[in-house]
Amino acid sequence: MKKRTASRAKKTSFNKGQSRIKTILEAARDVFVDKGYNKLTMRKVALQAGITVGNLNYYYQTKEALFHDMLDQVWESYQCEFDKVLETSSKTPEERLSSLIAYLIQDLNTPETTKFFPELWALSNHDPYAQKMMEQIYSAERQVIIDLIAEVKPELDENTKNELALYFSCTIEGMTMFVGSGKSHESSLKMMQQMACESFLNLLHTR
Amino acid sequence: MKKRTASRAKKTSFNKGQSRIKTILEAARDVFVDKGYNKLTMRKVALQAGITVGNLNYYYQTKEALFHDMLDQVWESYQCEFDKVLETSSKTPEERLSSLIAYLIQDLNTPETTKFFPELWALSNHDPYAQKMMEQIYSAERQVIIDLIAEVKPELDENTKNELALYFSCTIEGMTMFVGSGKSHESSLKMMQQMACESFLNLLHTR
Amino acid sequence: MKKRTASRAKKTSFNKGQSRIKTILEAARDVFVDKGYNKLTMRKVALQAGITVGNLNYYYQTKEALFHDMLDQVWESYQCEFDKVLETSSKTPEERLSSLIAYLIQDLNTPETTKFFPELWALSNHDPYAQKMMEQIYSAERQVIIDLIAEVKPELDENTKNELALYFSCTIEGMTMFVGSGKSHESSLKMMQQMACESFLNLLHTR
Amino acid sequence: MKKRTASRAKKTSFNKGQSRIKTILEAARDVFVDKGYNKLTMRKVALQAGITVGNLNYYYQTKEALFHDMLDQVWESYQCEFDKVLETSSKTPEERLSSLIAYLIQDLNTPETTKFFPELWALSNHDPYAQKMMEQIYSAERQVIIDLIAEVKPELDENTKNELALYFSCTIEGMTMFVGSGKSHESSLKMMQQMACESFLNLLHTR
DNA sequence: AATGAATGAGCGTTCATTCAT
DNA sequence: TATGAATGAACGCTCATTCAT
Repeated sequence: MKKRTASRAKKTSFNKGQSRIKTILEAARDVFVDKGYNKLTMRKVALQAGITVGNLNYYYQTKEALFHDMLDQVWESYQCEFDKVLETSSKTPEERLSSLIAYLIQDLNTPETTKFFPELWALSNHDPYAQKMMEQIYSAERQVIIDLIAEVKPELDENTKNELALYFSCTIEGMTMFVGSGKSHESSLKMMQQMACESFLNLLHTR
Repeated sequence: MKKRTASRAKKTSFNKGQSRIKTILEAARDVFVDKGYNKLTMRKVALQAGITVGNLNYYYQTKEALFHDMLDQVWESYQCEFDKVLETSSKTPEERLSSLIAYLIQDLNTPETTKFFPELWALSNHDPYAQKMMEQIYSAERQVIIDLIAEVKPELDENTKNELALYFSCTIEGMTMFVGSGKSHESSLKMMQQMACESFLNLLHTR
Repeated sequence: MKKRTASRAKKTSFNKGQSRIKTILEAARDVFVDKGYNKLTMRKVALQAGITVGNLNYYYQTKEALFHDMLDQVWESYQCEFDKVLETSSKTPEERLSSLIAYLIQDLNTPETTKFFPELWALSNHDPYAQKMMEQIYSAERQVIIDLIAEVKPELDENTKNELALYFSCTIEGMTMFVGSGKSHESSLKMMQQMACESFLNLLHTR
Repeated sequence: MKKRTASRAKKTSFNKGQSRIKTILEAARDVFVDKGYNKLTMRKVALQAGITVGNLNYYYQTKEALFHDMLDQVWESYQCEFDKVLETSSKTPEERLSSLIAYLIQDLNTPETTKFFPELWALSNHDPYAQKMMEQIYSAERQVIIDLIAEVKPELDENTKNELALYFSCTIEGMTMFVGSGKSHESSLKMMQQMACESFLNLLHTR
């Protein structure tokens, strides 16, 4: 799979510029996760990145460009993760499905993910690009699930696999606000994971 | 259950003032849902309500007071809805659980709810009051689920009921971003509802 | 001496209105002394007077009118005080001059006076009416001093008496910021009074 | 004596920024003297300085920081003046005391001083920083007077010198509102100066 | 590449004032 | 007389963006 993100940053052929862009995008993500999109300001990003506002605007002429590039970067990192999951071919298909669920739930429990996605969901209702990124990420997530479903039950038709994957995804993502990092029911995380596994396999076997 | 929300608005016992406050809170909700908290400004609310900024500030001295009152109002309306559900005593317990699921999923598919809650989730990571409202609303939602679970399986211990209710809630709320109003998988709404019912009852009966 | 202050308040023939105006003017003075002209707002005066802003504006259409009436009231009360001082005919002229000095210095040490006059001095540089009131009050004060000087040394020409009175007034008023109520050199108040008496009598006798 | 005022302005080592800050502080002082603290607004200062509000806020993030820096600047200029007076070692001690009085009275007669100090006195009753500046300036002024008193009469105890200096200061500062620039008794300025000299020396020699 | 300086729009809020009842 | 409601201007301040160097 080719991975080329169209950078909105100032075209630069120097290493310094490239690493600066990396610094900026990380700073942007940090602020976004920490303070939310509301308080994602060019000033804060510049401060976090240790550069001046003027210089930040040299690399990213608009806040929108910066934000979209930051989303791209997150998308890329999830692409990587999902690729890794697909490549691991250990154990039985059921075990691999359980492993995926475990991975997703553990990820959703990290402070970054717990804060990042609700922010993205909210934004996707107003910003078409955020919406697009959301669809990309979840489409990729579902593809992984679909592949695993196909291994468990190859005979299911496409539509059923899609719907099962969508249902699984809803259940897991919905846990973010309740058992995510720092959330009031964080202690029920493992039980949720167990219920999800049980419930998913059951749904799968009754189709 | 006593339900009296302490209004942060200008104290007024006149009809004009009362209906203005209602208009304002509706306007605030409209802007919040339409544009997100980001763009919920006093000026936009005033415009939406058809009044001047000065007049808006006459009723709500601070944006925070207005916002919190708006959240309270939404909370109240959900309290009402949940009470109604608890009072309807038709059919079998299983049917009533299915009805609740149907209600929740239909609600999540309305344009307001689809946009309102992700905004609230995102906000709750940064604003303590939003966090409090979220916990209130979902605590009430889970209580309704718990009560219905208790009707279906009275012998379950409290902890199990709580965890089942939490799991159900995660699954349903997680649908918002995928099959909510205008979302790309809206067409799978009914199938999601069906899967949820089947899955929930199965989990219930295997405890 | 005729004392009729041209009231800028709503003309009213009812006792209720008259007493309300009194309440308002007292409230205005309290706020002025407490918070300074900077923070003398119609809202604060209304609150202090226990009425609504609307009603305050019924009595005083403009803040300026209210403020000027308040100044008039203070002016009247000083007229009264000075009249009293002139009427007391006890002791020797020197003793009476010392008494006046004592009175002025004690007055300047009251919390109200300590705060009122600097506010008036500052204002008089920008508000012609404040300037006029200042001149009236100090002209009256100097007249009292002049009269006492005339008793001590009737042979002095008018000009010399005026200048002596002006000098005395400068010295005494200048104490406000240093030995007024709550000021850092308040403890030197008596010594200042003593120096003033000694100095004034000396100047008087060497003319 | 080390004299370094901690600037609250944007840190800058460029000439442009430095001169801008100077312009801003002068503009602030002009507005303060011209219109009073009441009307010292960021907009008016920006207008007076010939820059935009945004740019003013670039240098001074808050009005308070600007105002305090402006007060510091005035304090510094008085420190300079007082130092100069202390360094001039001409004539007899009595003549130097007379010179100081002449300087102070002439200064009080300048339009800026006539308006600046009453504003500061009024403010000091409500603003702690204004109070602090007032105490600094007058403490320095009294020190100069004390030093000259000590030259004239070295045998006086500290307390007496302090009280004499305080008394002199009251007398002189009190002239501001009466013989300051544009005041109604400005024509008596010289006579006041003469009386002050005579009176002060007399008090001094009778201790 | 990077800085400091500058702009102009918009924000939440306060205020004097007006008006209908 | 008195109230609550409403207006519009101004306030201090923040922000994305631009520009000269």
